[in-house]
Amino acid sequence: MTFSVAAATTAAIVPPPIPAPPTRAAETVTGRCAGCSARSKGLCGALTAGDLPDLSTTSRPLDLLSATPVVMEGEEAEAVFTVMSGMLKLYKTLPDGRQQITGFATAGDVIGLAVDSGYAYTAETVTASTVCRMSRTALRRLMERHPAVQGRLLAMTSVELSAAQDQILLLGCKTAVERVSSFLLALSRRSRPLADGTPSVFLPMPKVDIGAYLGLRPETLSRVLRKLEVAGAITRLTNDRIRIEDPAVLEAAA
Amino acid sequence: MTFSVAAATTAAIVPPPIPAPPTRAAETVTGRCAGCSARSKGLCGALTAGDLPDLSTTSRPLDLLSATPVVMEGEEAEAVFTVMSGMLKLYKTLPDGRQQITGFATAGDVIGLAVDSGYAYTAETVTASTVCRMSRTALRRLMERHPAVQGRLLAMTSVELSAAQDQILLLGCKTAVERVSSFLLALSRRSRPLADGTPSVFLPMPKVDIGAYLGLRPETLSRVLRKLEVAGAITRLTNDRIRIEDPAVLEAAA
DNA sequence: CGCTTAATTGACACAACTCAAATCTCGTGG
DNA sequence: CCACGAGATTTGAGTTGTGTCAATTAAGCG
Repeated sequence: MTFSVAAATTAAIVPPPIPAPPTRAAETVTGRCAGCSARSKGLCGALTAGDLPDLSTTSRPLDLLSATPVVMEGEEAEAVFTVMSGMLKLYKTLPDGRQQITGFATAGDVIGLAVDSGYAYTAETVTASTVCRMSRTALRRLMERHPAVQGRLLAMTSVELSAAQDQILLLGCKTAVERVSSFLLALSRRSRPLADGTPSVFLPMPKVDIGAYLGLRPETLSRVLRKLEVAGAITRLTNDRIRIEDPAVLEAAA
Repeated sequence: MTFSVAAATTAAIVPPPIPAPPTRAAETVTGRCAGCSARSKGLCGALTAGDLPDLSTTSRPLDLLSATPVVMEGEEAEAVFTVMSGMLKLYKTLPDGRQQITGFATAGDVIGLAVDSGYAYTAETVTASTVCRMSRTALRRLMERHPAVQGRLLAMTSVELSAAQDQILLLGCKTAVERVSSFLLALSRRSRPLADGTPSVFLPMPKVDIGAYLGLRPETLSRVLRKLEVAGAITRLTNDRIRIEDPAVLEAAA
């Protein structure tokens, strides 16, 4: 799972997140989760309304500013996080500092699932974001009580694996133009067209991050985007929005 | 599990640790699976001896020559295969014929798990191999009857995902020398040392395949191996076996 | 509105690729 | 058991797509 649209540049408050608010009468038992924007996605989508109390009592939402680390590669994996809004980048770092972004996470994506005790990657917000924290033990308990959660986890992991293998193909075989074209096409499939119906993509992350995702330097990315623009395939609307003028050209290049 | 840099331990998020291997061979009722070399690995490792009849009746072993395709990318995914012996390469192909090997499968690895109805990659033997076929519906039934199988599947998929992300790091960031060094080290961790105790790796696949896995041309791979040999890090024993003379040099290069 | 950071552009370098030829491997048949 | 031939591997020479370095321009923010 990866990119998508997202929004706010608005700042949010980091420090002390409010614990579960006291609940009200009728709807109370379902708690905060009932109205969550990611309610039907990720892990939570595997649960029925009646199960929501299990979620509400074991998870806690967090508002995060941009550039805030959520999990750190190698650190003890004590919790998983479901993205409710915003966007995060997931990356691995080599000893000498080189970084490879393995994906971008958006609403519904789950971050921090670990094979062993340590996180496999660092996750950091690229825009102000809201994530929902659940301890690993709570997740384990949730899986035991609700087998569907395990199935959902398997489904999500399988999709991620498939995406990772696509990325391996991209990084192992494709040229710079092909990588960028593939990236823009993949994004455009997940985002809504403009008012006039032409497809467009929103790129809230800095160019250097897109480059780090595609295995390219920002300079190379910049040159490729210019080339695609000259070729009439795209138009740069703003720094963070691109209109796809001719998907066919991109398809041909990807 | 395709081999890659991280031969991680058991999943922590995921319940099922490795059950003890079957103790007695006297259970004829369990049929062919009881003596299988992959009995304790892959999916089968999630089952206890008493469950083996379920396996024996729904799976079927196949002996394959080298260069035999087992599943084809995009084809309807009707079955999964557990590798019992030998080695297979898994790869994706671009429209113009470029191929990227996403992994090599050896004993215990499961091939053909698909997110949607089509296989995500082509799998082809690189040596004569034996695989065990199980239809998708049989697998589904097995999962229903034995929840541990689903857990095992999740664990295996998670390990694969982690390996895929390591490969993304390798392809996105590393130089040719770093790629080859990482590859040799990862292999050496999984293979037994020579009689005299020095670590060595066995490379039954052609060099062009190793290159296709590392995102390198065979010529480049050849030159890198020569450089590592001159540097005293390795020795070419035969065409398909390399002795690691100095792991530290490889570590430094990886 | 000024300052800091991000993005772009240009000039150049180099790691890896391409093309081509030589050499090695290994299975096969005599 | 050895010679043969097809394919694999290695080596060489030259090319090129990206990376690197540096300077300029644009964008975001207080």
